[in-house]
Amino acid sequence: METIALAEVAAVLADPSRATMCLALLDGRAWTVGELAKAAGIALSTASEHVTRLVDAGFVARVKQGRASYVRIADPRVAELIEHLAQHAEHRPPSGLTSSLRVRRLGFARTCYDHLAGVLGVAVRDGMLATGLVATADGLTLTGRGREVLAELGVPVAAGRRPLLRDCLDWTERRDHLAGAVPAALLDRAVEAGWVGRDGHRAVKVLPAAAKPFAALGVDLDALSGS
DNA sequence: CGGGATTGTGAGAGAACGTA
DNA sequence: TACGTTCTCTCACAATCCCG
Repeated sequence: METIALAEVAAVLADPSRATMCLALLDGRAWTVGELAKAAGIALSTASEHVTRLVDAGFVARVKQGRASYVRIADPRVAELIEHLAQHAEHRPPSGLTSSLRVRRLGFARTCYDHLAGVLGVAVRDGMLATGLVATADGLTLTGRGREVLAELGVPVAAGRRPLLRDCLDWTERRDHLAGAVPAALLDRAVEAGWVGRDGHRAVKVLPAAAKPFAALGVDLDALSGS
């Protein structure tokens, strides 16, 4: 029975158009069906069918807003699943200069669904641990000092159903970066404040304004980009 | 009324299966 | 093994729906 279920789940992602859509959605944003159609290079009606299939399989959720219909990853675990599958696919060496540059950019800083990943993501985890903003004694927890620093940076720490912090294995660094509500809020704040910029895909560009706030998190951006 | 999204339908391609 | 048939899936066009 399990093999049938596995085959069904795999079949949903086995189509190139649906896989392209899922990868696009990994940037954490909500996309319209039209945008997804353009990204996958297929007709709108075909994209709508694919979205229906992804919704039925529980991969994505459709959110109606007025006459527009937005599509987003249904839950962070789905994003992780797709991320891990992408990790497996990207183990193959990139061909061509453009793709190798893209892989290098993704390796330095990118989004993993709704939080930072890559060298930068791992450095944030290391920095927050080294400066005592995060503790590991009782699982991953935010310390009092951590809450203070995040408040100073304007990063909201809201308790909800989602854990504040948890580890997420980074596919380029083979080490953990931070996932959860706090890293998601941190990425939102970083984009909003102009610390980082997004290139429309998953790669994240570190901007000059990032030096100070990231230093407060224990990350030396100069040392990071120089290494 | 215009624009974006969905649904129904049929064509085409490829996989799976049965048979000689 | 080769061939023919059947089935499934993807795709796009056209009609329709829905909302601002």
